[in-house]
Amino acid sequence: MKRSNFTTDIDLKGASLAYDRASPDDIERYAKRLVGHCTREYIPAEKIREYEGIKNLSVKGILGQLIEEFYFGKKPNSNQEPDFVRAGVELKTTPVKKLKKGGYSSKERLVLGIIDYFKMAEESFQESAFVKKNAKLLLIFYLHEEGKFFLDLIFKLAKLWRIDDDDLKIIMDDWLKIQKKIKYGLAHEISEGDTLYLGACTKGANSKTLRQQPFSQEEAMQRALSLKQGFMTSLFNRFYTIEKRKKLEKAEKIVKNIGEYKKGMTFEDVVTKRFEPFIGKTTDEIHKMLDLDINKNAKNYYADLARGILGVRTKKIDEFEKAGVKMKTIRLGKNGIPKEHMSFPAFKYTEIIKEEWEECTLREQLEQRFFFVVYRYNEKNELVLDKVLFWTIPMSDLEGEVKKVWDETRRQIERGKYDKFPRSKDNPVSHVRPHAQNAEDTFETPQGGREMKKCFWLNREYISDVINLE
DNA sequence: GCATGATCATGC
DNA sequence: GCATGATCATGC
Repeated sequence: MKRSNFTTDIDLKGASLAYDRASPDDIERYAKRLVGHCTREYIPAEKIREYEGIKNLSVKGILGQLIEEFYFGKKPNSNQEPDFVRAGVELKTTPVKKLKKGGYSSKERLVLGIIDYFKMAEESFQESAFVKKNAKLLLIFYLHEEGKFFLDLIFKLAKLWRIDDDDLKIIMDDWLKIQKKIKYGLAHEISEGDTLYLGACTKGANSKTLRQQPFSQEEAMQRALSLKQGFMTSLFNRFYTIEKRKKLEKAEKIVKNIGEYKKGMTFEDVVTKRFEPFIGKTTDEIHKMLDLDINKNAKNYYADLARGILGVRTKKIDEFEKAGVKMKTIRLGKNGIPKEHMSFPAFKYTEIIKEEWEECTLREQLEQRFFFVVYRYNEKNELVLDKVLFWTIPMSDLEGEVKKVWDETRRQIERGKYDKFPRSKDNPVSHVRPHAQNAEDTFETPQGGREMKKCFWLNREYISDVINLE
């Protein structure tokens, strides 16, 4: 704690930044002085006492308001204008966390404003409320540390961000895709997984707040436009590594220049098109056509092959990382049904019982967009590239069958019945099965024992329907 | 042949 | 050493 550095002095704000005259660069330069410091250093003592007196304080949003008011010296507004009206800069304070394996990731998505379904249906992208407010974002990242009082969290990076050309293309297509659903009267079917960088996340006191929409009687969940967590991670790491002159972890782009977008094509169209020449070819033929130097016996051979087709040599794919798109390779048997169910990361028994469905881990994992690369065994028992598709789980399946499985799993954990989880026959969409190194690979239970690691799986019959109906 | 239980392989 | 994606093994 840097109590010696206390500055509740007013001259910090008044003298340093006349925000009504400041340029975007002035504001950024001023913001950078926060790095290495914490909020406590800039706010009045009575404020500190006030917050320290509140138990179970909900921190969300407060940090940003305090910085805006006491560091930048302006009252927060939540109107249509950017925070710094003249400079057109919107201020955003957002957490990153340290990863166990080293490096940082964004702790959450960045929420940019509630969607007004009526207005958004009528706007053009260029003239939209979204662009007007968020064209220039001053991003202030702080390091989230478990258990630390929020006024003591340290600022790691301040950066003025304007949407880059190639990111802009995808963000604009995302925006248009969301708008299209509103125009078709489908606001209630919008899912965060529909889009790549810009997501429409649920937003409300209990995530169940409903709103009217213009072209349907059906009420839709209140949603906000947000930059996805993976995108925020990518932004932070890009800027942070530049400032620290560290090596950036490699993630190559699929679309190397913006000119690759022919008329009317989206990112997903470009990706799909890359696969077209290889559909119907055997894995051996594809391997030869591309002259790839990859190991045929490795378990990730088919994923390597797909990356080869995409023209990416790195393990990570830039656009997919930022969009949170999960690439999955699927092998179909001759009957058209996947040979295997699809696994997800193991869950912790002690944590899943504390979660709320609206923001649980499973939901987050399933709301991502998926990119399926489908191979199929032909009559000669050769594996042939069959098709590729992007997919997001329908809201109805997520809120229906998947939620049932999740609820039932939690119920059995609470009862201590670790052999009574939903089986693949019990539910058409999902089930629970082991996912461990071996029998000794366990997680602790709320009852104090240990049980083999398990995870949620999507049933192969369900995946089969998805693939064959698209 | 399939459901379920169990484990492998890779990369960080 | 572990998280994660993917696959194997067994018994009905």
